[in-house]
Amino acid sequence: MVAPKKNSEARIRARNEAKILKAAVDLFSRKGFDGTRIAEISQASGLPKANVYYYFETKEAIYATLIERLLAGWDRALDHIDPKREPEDALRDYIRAKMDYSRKNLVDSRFFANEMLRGGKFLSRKQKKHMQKITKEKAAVIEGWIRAGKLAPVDPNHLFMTIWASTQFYADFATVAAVTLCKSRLSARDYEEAYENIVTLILNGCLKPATAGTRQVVSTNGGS
Amino acid sequence: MVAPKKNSEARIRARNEAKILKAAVDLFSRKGFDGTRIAEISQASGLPKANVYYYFETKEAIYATLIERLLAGWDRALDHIDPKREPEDALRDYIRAKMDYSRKNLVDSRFFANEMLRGGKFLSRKQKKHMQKITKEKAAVIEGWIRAGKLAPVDPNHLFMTIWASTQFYADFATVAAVTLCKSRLSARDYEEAYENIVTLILNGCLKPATAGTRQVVSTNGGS
DNA sequence: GAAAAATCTGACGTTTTGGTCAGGTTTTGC
DNA sequence: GCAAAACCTGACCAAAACGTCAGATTTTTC
Repeated sequence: MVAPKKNSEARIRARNEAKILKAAVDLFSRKGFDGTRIAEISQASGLPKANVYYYFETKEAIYATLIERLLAGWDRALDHIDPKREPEDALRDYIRAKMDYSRKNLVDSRFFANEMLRGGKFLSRKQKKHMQKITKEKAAVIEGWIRAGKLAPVDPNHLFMTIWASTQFYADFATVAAVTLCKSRLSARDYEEAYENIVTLILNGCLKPATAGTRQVVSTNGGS
Repeated sequence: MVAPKKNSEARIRARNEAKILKAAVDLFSRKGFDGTRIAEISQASGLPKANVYYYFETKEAIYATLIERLLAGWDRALDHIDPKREPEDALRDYIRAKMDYSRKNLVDSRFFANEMLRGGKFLSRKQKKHMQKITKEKAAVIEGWIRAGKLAPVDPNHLFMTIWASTQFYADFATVAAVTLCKSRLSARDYEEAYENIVTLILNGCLKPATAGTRQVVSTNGGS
């Protein structure tokens, strides 16, 4: 009313767009693009419908913004796959990063899943090319490790996909996971056990026994 | 017109319900429950809308029928997990069965995924209990193998989930898989390679080296 | 502190949606 | 071959959906 609170310059827009996007991603993640009504987004965001239209032209615009934002984080986790590292550590950290993302960003993970089920029609050719490029680069790193005799000769692409699949599962299919584990909801502990299981399987599955000493069940750094 | 074609007794109903369900599962699998319009189902099935309503009370009724049908097949593949078998063969066959299902029933697989993303609200308590019971039984088989020293001490539930996740991935996230493999669509060969990769990882990951002879990359029964 | 720019919003118009219904046609039972 | 049952369907409704807009309010700029 009196103090305009300096620095609130373009803040209103930022804040309201954020409100809308947050409400939207949650709805999209559960009901998909076609199943989500603008009125629902409006209600969930606390803004009147006409105001939603003030910030976004159409439902597509909201969706596209979210896709863009999501893909921006696609490669970050893959940074762990670094040729200078040892494959065991790199893979362990990568799986950890993916798993953490699944747990902390349930909604985004499901949003992505929903878009894939739709056939990824909203992914632009450019975005696909980008994913492809990043994956190819990292596949080359894996192949380097294989040539160096540090990894068993697995197909890097399928290895990645198995990692993506098994980490994402706990976010997207949380219902199945909960039923399977006889819980009403997954706890942090459940995620931890899931992580350890995946690491064990993957590392045992593709790690060449360093020299000839350690093998069999790879331990997951202490008890925790 | 003339010959009533004996045995067409209740056939009309069966045929038309099938048409509707087929169209419906395809739409639900891509657009989810809320995103699918009855008019779309009607159009895709070739039956007028009013006729769809003649066979099914509501959209929910169609959806519920599909869920029921889907769950009926849930346990069948798990038959492979048989205590009388050797874990290596059993797991191999189970993964194969799951993978085949994913490839041959893309639509059903995605329909299920969509329902899970929705939070599985349509699964009745009874259906959940059933899934739980079957899984528990099979988990006990795995534990038996572990006690017998035939498997490394993995958590059976997480083992199952990793299998489910990695096989389903190729159906639900086919777009990602295609982009990753630089193809426009997945071929039978791609599925085969995916299968081999998963088997290798899983079996290496949890199989105890039989006596002390064979180990390292488990071969997947010949070249093919 | 006033004009300009940005933000807000109730009310409205059009189209789509889930669902109904009265009355038609075809199939079946006998 | 005919009555009953099963099946089919165009036309119709009320509610909901998307999107618009003119004008009100607030914030910024100078």
